[in-house]
Amino acid sequence: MTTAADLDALRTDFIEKVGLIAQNEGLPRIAGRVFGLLVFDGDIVAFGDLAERLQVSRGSISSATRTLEDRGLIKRVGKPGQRQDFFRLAENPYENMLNTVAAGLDRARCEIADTLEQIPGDETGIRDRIGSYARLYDAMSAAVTRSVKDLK
Amino acid sequence: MTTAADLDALRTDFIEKVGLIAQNEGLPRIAGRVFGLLVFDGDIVAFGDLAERLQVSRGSISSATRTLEDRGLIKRVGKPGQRQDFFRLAENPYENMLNTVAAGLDRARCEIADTLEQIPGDETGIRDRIGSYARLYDAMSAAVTRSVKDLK
DNA sequence: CACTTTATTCAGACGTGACTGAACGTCGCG
DNA sequence: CGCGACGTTCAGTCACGTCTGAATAAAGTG
Repeated sequence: MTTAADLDALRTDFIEKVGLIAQNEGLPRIAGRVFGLLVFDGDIVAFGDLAERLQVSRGSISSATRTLEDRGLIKRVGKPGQRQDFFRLAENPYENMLNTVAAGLDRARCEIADTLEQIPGDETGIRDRIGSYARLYDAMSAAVTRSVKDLK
Repeated sequence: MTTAADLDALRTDFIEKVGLIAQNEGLPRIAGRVFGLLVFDGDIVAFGDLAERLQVSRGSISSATRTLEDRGLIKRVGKPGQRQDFFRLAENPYENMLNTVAAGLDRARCEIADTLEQIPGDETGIRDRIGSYARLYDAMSAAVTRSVKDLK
């Protein structure tokens, strides 16, 4: 019977995976690990416990939690009679994640549209090609926005 | 009348923008610039011209073009009687771009699904939370795949 | 067959961003 | 009021990936 040990290995593994996934998406790896830990454990976890369980400095936890908080992925909560900060998953973390992605796509879309506007009308070749490029971001942005509904 | 000069400024600007967008998406900046140049100019461009126009080393062009080629964004073509390699946009660069994105999402989806499978059935809390996380990647992957059709 | 022109590869330089740990300010409790 | 626990900030360090430039290989030309 090693189920408990196995589960713990699975947990460590999962947290590490989420760290790497986060890194792929341009987030600090530690932020991903914090998120993964909260997903797996589900509980409300104390600031200090995060540093201890993940074996990283408190400074890293401070910046990771703020990043996650800013993106609406986790929530900072106070416990009566406790001085420490506590964290739990936000109510709708994945929806907020999608919104962040959509915002990034929209930024790119705007920049391209901005250039497109300034191209003289008689430069049809250039306009066509940049227009196709712009439509890419239109499509992706729309797709991500639509996918928010699939989550519910 | 400074339209020609203006257009050139727009061009430089656009190329630089695409470089930054590419960087956001995890590609080398130079690869983005090469892509941007080909979008704007439209022509078939020689290997050596890329290095010269973008003011970067030939080594950089070599690795940037290969990356873009691997992702199906540009195509390497030969010109009869010319020793140099030439490049032009691929037939469907944006579709291929979406497929690359979809592949990345799918990789993440698989990794999470993989963990989920191994969680014992009686750990309902953990399973629920990881399941929600998995659904995020399901939704995104599906959305991106769907958006391929919007391009046409 | 030398010679030039070309693309690739690789070691090193460089810049960027993440992480640490110490210093700091804050707050509550004794 | 002092003390300890806490979160934040910031300078320093480190690791990583990108870019360069030189060496290499291939391929055409005279």
